[in-house]
Amino acid sequence: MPRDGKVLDDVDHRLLALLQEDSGRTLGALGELVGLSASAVQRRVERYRASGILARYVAVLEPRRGLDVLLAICLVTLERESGHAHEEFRRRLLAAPEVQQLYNVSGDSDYVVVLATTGMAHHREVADRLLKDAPNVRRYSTLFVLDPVRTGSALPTRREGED
Amino acid sequence: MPRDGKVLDDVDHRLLALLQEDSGRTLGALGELVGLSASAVQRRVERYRASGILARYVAVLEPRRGLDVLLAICLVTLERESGHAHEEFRRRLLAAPEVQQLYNVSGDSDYVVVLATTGMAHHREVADRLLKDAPNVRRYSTLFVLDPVRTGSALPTRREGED
DNA sequence: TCTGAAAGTTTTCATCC
DNA sequence: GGATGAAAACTTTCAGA
Repeated sequence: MPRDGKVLDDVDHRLLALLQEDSGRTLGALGELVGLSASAVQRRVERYRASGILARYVAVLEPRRGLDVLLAICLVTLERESGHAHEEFRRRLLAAPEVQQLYNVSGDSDYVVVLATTGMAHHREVADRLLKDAPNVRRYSTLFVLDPVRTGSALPTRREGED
Repeated sequence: MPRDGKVLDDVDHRLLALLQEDSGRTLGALGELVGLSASAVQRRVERYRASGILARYVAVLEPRRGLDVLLAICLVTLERESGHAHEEFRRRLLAAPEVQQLYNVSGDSDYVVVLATTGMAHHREVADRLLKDAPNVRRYSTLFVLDPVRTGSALPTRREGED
């Protein structure tokens, strides 16, 4: 029995997938897609927000359309000695808007950082400040993105084909 | 001189940043934040959509709230011989909803793949199918995400502090 | 060409069954 | 879960700078 009270049913999974794909649809349009009235959809969406699984809505920009965007993925290993290395590192990177994504990972590296900048000059400035000329960073390597084949932050709410 | 005709001014940059941060605000609220009327904001937003830099709006789910989500970052190197290796690889990975992000990168690896699954069983099934028991993949390594410190897909429209 | 405001339309919200 | 009316938001139009 789930401690949150309610479980997500098939319609919930479909609604959450639709909302993650395009939140511009009206409640009525969503209702038609899942076979419910607009009122029923509204109630469910409100439940997602109240329970916290739906955090917010955001606009997605198209990198290829006119915007100069350089994406880079950095694998970072911190110093092992310093006790507050992780804390300092996270605080510093979270303060930079160019840090699009930041993951603490298992394995040889401690963090994977995705940097989104407006070009190589911008990238170097940010990378130097955050990683090269920075405390607590033992080493890092950079993979430049040649083609962002797919981007996004959609999460699965269930295993594919499961109900 | 920009070939698209129009350049983004300071207000455009601020609006795009606000929309990427939270698109749930009303046109009037956005207007107050940038010092314009709702009509003026609406016109600008419509322009972003028409020009294609604003692709769509999406819902962002909160991984920590009740949802079982396992994120993993895979670094993939393809076989060099096969001529259509990249093509086949991209097509196969793009067909999987668990492939949250897919980047063609420079360096030792050819691709960085972010897999979002509902747990280790799900992850293994997907990773085995897409990478292990798959053609054209020479080798790959997996970094499991211990903590998604920051996620998102916000892009900079200008260098910080620039106008 | 861009702005702000008003009118008209659609969507959302709250309460009903 | 569905339906209804009220409130709010969005869209369009218009006149001024």
